[in-house]
Amino acid sequence: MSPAGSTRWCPTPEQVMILEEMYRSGIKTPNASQIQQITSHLSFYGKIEGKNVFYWFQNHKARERQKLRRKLSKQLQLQQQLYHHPNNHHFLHYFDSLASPAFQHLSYYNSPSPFPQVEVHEDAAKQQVMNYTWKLDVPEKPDIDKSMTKMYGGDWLMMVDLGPSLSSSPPCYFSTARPPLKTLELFPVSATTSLKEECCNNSSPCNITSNNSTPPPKVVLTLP
Amino acid sequence: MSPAGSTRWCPTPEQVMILEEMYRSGIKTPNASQIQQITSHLSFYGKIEGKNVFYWFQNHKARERQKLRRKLSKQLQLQQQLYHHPNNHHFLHYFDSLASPAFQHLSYYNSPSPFPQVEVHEDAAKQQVMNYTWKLDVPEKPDIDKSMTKMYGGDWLMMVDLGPSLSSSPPCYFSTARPPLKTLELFPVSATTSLKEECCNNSSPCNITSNNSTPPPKVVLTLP
DNA sequence: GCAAATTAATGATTTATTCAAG
DNA sequence: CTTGAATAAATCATTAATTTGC
Repeated sequence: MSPAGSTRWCPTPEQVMILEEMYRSGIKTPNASQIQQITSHLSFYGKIEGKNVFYWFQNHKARERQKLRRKLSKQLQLQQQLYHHPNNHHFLHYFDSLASPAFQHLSYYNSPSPFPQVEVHEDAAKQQVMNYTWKLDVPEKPDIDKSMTKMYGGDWLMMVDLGPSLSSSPPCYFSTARPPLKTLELFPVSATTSLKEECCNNSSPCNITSNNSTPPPKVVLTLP
Repeated sequence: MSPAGSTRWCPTPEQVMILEEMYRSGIKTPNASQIQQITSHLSFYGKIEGKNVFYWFQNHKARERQKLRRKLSKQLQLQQQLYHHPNNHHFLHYFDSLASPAFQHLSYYNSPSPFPQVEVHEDAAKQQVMNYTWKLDVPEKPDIDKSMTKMYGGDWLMMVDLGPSLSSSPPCYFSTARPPLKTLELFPVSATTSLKEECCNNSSPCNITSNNSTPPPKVVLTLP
C-alpha cells in the first residue's frame, strides 16, 4: 500500500481510466486550474496530488506522440519492404525486431553497436532469441559468487556487482544444506523483516554498507 | 505433473506451498540472488529453474493485485449505485462540497451525471459522460494557460513556461492552498489504499550509502 | 466410468509505464 | 527531453479441472 513514506503516486484503475478519458476528450495540457479540478475529483478514487495529474498528462502526451511516431515508422518500413526483393527480408526483419520495444534492453536501434550483448544471427527470430537467452539460465562461473543475476522481461542477464558486500542484502531463507523436512516451519519470518527486505528488492543495490570491510553478514535462518 | 516432454514447468504442490508461504512472508519481487536460492532449494521437490521462480512471483503478484482490483471495482460500482440513489445522504453531502467556488466554472451541475462514471463495460456511455463533463474547457484565467508546473524540493510550484509563447502573467499557485474539499473522508477508500499494498514502492532507495560513496560500478555481462 | 469438449488456472511472453540519470 | 533500467500490465499458450454425452 502506499505507506506514508511512499514516494510515488500509484493511480487507481479508476483514476487512470478517467484520466485517459479526459485525454481522449481533448485535454492534453491542462492548466493549473484544470489540474486542480481534476485532482479534486480524482481524489474521490484515492490519494492524488496536483503534481500527479500534471505529470500524468505530460508523460501521456509525450508517449502518445511516441507511439504514433513508432507506428508510422513501422508502416513505412513495411511499405519499404514491399519494394525490396525477398532476399533482403532477413535483414529488414532483423532490424525491425531489434527496433521493437522488446529489445530496448539489448540495444537501442540507434545504438552505435547494433549487436552489443547477445550475439544473434540475421536469421534469428525474436522468439528464438528469447529462448536462447533463457536456456542459459543461471550461473556457472565460480566468480559469480558475487554476481547478481538480473532479469528483465524474459531475459536473464548477469550483473557483476563490484560494489561492496552485496551479499548482505538478501536474507537467506534457506540454509545451504538440503531442504527441510517440514517446509512450512521454514518461513516463520517476521513480516516486518521480510517486508522490509521486499521493498529493497529490485535490483537497486540494497547495500547497506557502512564499510566495505564487513564480510557478507548473511542471515541464515536455522531450520527446525 | 511435469511430463518429460512438457514445455512448461508444472510445480509440485510442495513447491507451490513454499512459494506461497514466501510470498506471504513478504517476498514479492525476489532479486536474482534470492531467486537462485529459492530455485536451488525448491529443486529438491522437483525440476525447477530460475525463470520459473521469477515468473511465478511475477504472476502471483500480478494476480493478487488483479484480484484486489476486481474487488475494488465491484465496491466502486456499488458506491456509484448508491450515488444514483436519491436518498443517499453521503453523496449529497459530497456534491454539496462540489459547489465550492473551485467548481463554479465547470458545468457539473447541468450534467445529467455530474460525476465521471467508471463504467467498465459501457464504453459509449463513458465517452459520452466524459465528453460532456470535461470537453467544456475551463474558463480559467488566460494567464496561466502557458504555465508549467514544476516540482522543486518537494514543493509544488508553478512556473511560467519559457516555451513557444511565453505569456507573462501572474502564475497561479494552487497546490499548496488546497480547496477545503474533503472527499476522502466521506467514503471508505481503504480498499484503494490496501490495493497499493502491493506497490511495495521500489522507488525508495534502499542504499544507505557508505562513506566512500563509490557509485555502484556495475558490469553487465550477458551469458554466452 | 471415460474420453472428447469446454472452461478455468496459471506458466511464459510481450508490451506499456514508471523513474530518474544524463 | 531523451533514454536506460526495471516493473507492472496485458496477452498468449498450455496444462489441469470440469462438464458433457455416451
